[in-house]
Amino acid sequence: MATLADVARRAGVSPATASRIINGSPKPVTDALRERVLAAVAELEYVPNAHAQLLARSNRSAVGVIVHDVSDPYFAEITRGIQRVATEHNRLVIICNSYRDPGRELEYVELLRAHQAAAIVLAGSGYHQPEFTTAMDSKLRVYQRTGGRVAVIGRHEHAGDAVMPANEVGGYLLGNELYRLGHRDFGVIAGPKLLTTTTDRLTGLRRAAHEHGHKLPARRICYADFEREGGAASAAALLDAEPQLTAIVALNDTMAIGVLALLRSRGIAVPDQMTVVGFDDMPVARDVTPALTTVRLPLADMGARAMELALQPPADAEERRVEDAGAELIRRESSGPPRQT
Amino acid sequence: MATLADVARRAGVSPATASRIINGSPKPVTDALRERVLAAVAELEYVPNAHAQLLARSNRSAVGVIVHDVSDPYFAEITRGIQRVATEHNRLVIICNSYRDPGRELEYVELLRAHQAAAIVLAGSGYHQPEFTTAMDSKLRVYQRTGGRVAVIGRHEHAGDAVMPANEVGGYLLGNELYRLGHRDFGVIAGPKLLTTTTDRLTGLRRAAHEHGHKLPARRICYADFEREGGAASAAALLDAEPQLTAIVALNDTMAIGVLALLRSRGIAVPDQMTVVGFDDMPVARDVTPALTTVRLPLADMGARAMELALQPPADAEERRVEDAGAELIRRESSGPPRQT
DNA sequence: CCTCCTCAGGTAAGCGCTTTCCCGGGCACC
DNA sequence: GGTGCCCGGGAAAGCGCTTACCTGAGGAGG
Repeated sequence: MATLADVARRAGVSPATASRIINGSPKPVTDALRERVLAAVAELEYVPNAHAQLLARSNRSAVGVIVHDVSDPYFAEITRGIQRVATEHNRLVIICNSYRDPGRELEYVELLRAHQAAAIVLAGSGYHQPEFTTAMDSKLRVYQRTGGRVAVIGRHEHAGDAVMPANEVGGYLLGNELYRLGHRDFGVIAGPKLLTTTTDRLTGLRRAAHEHGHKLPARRICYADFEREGGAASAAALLDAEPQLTAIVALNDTMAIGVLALLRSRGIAVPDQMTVVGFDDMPVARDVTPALTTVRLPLADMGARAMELALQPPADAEERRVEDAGAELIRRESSGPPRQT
Repeated sequence: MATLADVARRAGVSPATASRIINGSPKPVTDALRERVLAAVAELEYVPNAHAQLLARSNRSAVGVIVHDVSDPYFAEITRGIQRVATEHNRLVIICNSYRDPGRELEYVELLRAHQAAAIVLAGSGYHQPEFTTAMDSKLRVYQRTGGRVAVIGRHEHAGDAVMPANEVGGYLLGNELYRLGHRDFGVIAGPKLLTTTTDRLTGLRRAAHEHGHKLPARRICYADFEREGGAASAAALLDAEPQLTAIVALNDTMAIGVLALLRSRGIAVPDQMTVVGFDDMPVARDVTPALTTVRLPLADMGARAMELALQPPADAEERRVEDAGAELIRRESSGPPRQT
């Protein structure tokens, strides 16, 4: 691997001059030298060692993103927004998948700190695990104390600026819609109990129930894993235990699709015999049959805003900025009035 | 930011000793010192500067991946396989999205070289653009000459080990199936003309036609952009121009879904009046209605194998390893015999 | 009791780059 | 013709870490 010294030697100049030419430093350099150096760079196929540069300059330029899993469309969408903004600002993005493992998230914060990341965007649901939350909190604080910027998506519990997805509002919109349509008996397929996303969405649903003078009985709530098969299995369990249900709320689209598959296999027509609604408005939601009624979250936008917050200098006061992202009910074909029994 | 020197000073030892303790070097150290150093690390919230370590150790540990776009399910799946293997080998993965911009791909190779990446996995279709292919080739060769490992997915045109998706075979399987069902007049919605993936899949389709004594007339091939809307628009154009078609082949599932949407909007029943087949077997393929007949590529597996090749030492002879990945026809509900006219 | 070996620990030389500071030559001006 | 300045270019000091090599003390063996 050719080094700057090699280039300088070959061009017959000092490393200082070579460095200045290669990096376009403001210091003026004769054209003759410039050409010789650039020629040497080309001949030696020289590429500066990024680590050495980062060490010498000691300025931080990369940014880190910690998500559950980029392959998941939900995070893919968020990441797309993050990437866009980062690229605009000429920042390299380091993506870390935690696969919903809190321990791994902590490790990644450390790793990003070690790599001198200028900012960390932490996306994905928080965990109802006080010891983890505390640990994460202190790690993030340490990171900020050493000059790092933090923006979280969701995770109101942590330090740093935040973009808040409208999980509670979304749940409310969904519940409201069901009551409006006339449903009284509906089951809920929630995500993992441990995730704040799950509980936030449930809270919204409960608020809607409450406003309509109802409650969500615990026996009509199933906790699954946000995956298609989990949705299908929970729907089966729910239907067997509570035959009078007229609607099923899945707290994300992936599970809702599992629900649709199960209903199809049982020959239950949607929405005539059963209403199904999802959450997130993943792209596939409109392509399944019947197209899914769901709640849209501006995911890419949320990612972009989080990245923007993270790239801005910290708020003047020691205060954190919190931006709320909206939620929008998308009515499609999977919802309708309850069947006549 | 605390440095190793700070830790050493605080623990009252030399930086060398501190370094040895922190990195668990084989050199024996007294327990008393070890404890003092670890205490200092904790108190100062010390994290070693990864760049300085990389510089000093001058061993390469990160690996790079260049894909079109991780948010795309196709690449998400490949990336998942890559990540799994990389994580097993304790490698940090740097993901780069080229967004199908050849120039950006070249830049990323440079960037990964600058970051001392030990290996690069280049995934995603090649381009029918000789000048780009040459440029990429020479960049990759330079990278390999300086000790980097390269594995490509697709892209038989480049140096380095390769995992080849069965695009040609997949196209053949699809064509064969249509002829078997009795179709003679089918349209093809291909991807961008510039991509080798497109042409490879078309070649397979042509081979099937040829074996059955037919040809694929150019007027029945539409080139779109591999996106849903492109698929829908092309289907509309195709139907208008060639009303006698009984089947449409979309060269990826995303476009096939667009086709389904268009047919639904025109009230054309699938598969009774029109057969539709896709390519890739994305997860959504089974959840659309009718479920999509398509070709499955073992994407995650291909990613994993590419990463494994890239992490192995280079082949003994100056020879490149090429592994062929399989393709499998998945029959679902969107295909059937042609309508009776 | 002296020598030699062992071994914990320290010293210092880099890794490849940036950047401050310094040097020397040429120019303008008096 | 001398003085002072400006300006292109180089020397060298780090950036934070690793590691080969050295040192000095203690123990074993003669």
